[in-house]
Amino acid sequence: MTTLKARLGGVAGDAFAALGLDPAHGRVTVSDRPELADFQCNGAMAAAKAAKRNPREIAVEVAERLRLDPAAETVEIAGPGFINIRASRAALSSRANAMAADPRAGATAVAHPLKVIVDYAGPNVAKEMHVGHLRASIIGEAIKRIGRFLGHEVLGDAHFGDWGFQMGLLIVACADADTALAAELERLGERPGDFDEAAERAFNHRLSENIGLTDLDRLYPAAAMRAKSDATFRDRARKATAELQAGRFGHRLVWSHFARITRAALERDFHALGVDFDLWRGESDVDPLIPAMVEELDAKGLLVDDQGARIVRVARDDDKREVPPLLVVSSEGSAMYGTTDLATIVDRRNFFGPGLVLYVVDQRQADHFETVSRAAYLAGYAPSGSLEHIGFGTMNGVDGKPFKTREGGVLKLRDLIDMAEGKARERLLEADLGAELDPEAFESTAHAVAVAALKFADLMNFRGTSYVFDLDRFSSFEGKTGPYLLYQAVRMKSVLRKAGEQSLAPGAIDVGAAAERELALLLDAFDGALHEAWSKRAPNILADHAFRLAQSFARFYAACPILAAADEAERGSRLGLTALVLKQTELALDLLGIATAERM
RNA sequence: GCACCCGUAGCUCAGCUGGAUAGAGCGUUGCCCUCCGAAGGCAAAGGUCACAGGUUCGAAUCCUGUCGGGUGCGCCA
Repeated sequence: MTTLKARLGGVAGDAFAALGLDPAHGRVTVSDRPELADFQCNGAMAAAKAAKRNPREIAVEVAERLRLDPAAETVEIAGPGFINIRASRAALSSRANAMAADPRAGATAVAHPLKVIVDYAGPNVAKEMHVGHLRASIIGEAIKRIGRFLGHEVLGDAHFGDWGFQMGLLIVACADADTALAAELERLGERPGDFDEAAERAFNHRLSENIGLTDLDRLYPAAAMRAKSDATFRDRARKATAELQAGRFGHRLVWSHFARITRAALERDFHALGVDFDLWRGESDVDPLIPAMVEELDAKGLLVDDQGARIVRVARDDDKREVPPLLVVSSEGSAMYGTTDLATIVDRRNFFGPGLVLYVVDQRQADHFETVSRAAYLAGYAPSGSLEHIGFGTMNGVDGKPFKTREGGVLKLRDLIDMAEGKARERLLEADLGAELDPEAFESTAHAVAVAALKFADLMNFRGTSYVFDLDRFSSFEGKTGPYLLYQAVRMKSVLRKAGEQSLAPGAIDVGAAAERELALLLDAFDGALHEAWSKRAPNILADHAFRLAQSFARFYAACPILAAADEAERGSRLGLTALVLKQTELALDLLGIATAERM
């Protein structure tokens, strides 16, 4: 199955090749002058420039070839050498019918699937997720789904932050808050490798009884704050961290309790947002790989002593800026942020061997990823160019500064979702939907609307730029919003449901009316949008397609009676078109991680 | 100081592998419900694409510089 655009582009490319010119000039695009044409090819001008020939003459030759394709109804040359193509009714209809019969709604798969890891969200033990995690989750999830749908073998990894100084801090904080626990911790630590199972069970039981998520949420921020000013406390936390990493038994038990309860809660929250990971590889999983990795780096001559630390220099002579070295071992002898990241690359090579790793992380960490990637390439841990940092901008408040709560603190993700759901309920009640839906359906619709509002608002903008968070605007049913898309999908479902009730079946699609043509052309562009969204790692391209499709459907809906069509063939055609639009809309939304509702 | 990103309609943003008249949404103004969900559709007004040069038949797009905003720059992650 090939798109009309690709088919015409192929013909034009052959024509250029036949003239001894680069077939790439044959690229056909959707016309930006719809009143003149459906598609256009601008390659004649560029080819003429390269070959020092007359663009108009080249265009004439190419147009001649295009006219032989029955998919082209008219082919005209305008201006210096624009080739304008109008598609034939038969070609549009046959393409629409092919898409209607295709479970992929007209989307092709990639020719060469890659093994891909998408590393996103990066939640941490005991640190509540905040708005910053939202963008990473939303964008990462969309990229993962798009890549997978295109045929790549994709694993989404939460890259769980379950290791390091924060864990020591938390252990000390818990011990301080519970002296009995502290004593147990001491006792279990004295006999590493020689404990009794009863003691372990009792200890774990004590942990589950006494330390829950709310305790961690309370203890961690306080401990982090205290460590900044209280040197003694900080040293104790450092020591606890070292003991944990050395494998001290009690510390391990406390730590795995932290990790377990945090992860369970996180998975629940993520799932509610339509975000699900294939892997929860933690930093702790790769920690054991570090000593051998350090040795190997040393053996390869990459490790250099510098100011008491051991580093890998990654700067190159042609660098325009100073690229900092990778700090592998700190002057205190501990592993750093970059060390763990490098070990993670080793780990991934060992168990999966990805040809591509996408790090969906805040743009501000660009330098860090550049350093780590270079070190990995130097060490031969990853194929050159296979590590990509997919940076994104910040979510700002209406004042243009990073989003904060009224009190000036960082907004928790949970609170943000609650706000969005509250707003969605408000909007649904305004439309008198509270009475129509039973309470359960009402809640689930409110949730779907809230998630659609948040996700679409994020994904409609290019990831690299920051955007202003304005819940009122995002939650509106009017304009370029998630709820608008849901509304259009609901209207499609409603028509199809009514048709079903009257036993009216979709039939062969015949693209006749202007609004139908517009829809058919847009449906054809889905494949292109999808592949471009993937290659640029830019879900906004797909989001834009989904919006334009919904908009185009709304025009069609207003202009063309469906159930009240002129005759049975026309009604069947329009029902078929509606079903196809719904299929592609729901698919596109699903790839963006947005679920539709049945009624709203 | 150096580097990176950004500056497009009143507002929020697309467009940036150079192409014809720069798009969308909101807001403003005016139309359209005896027809499938008007939470909709149609139309109008609104732009020196920050500024100045350059390359090109052609620049919002590429290059250089200036101004303005954001971010980063080894022992936190």
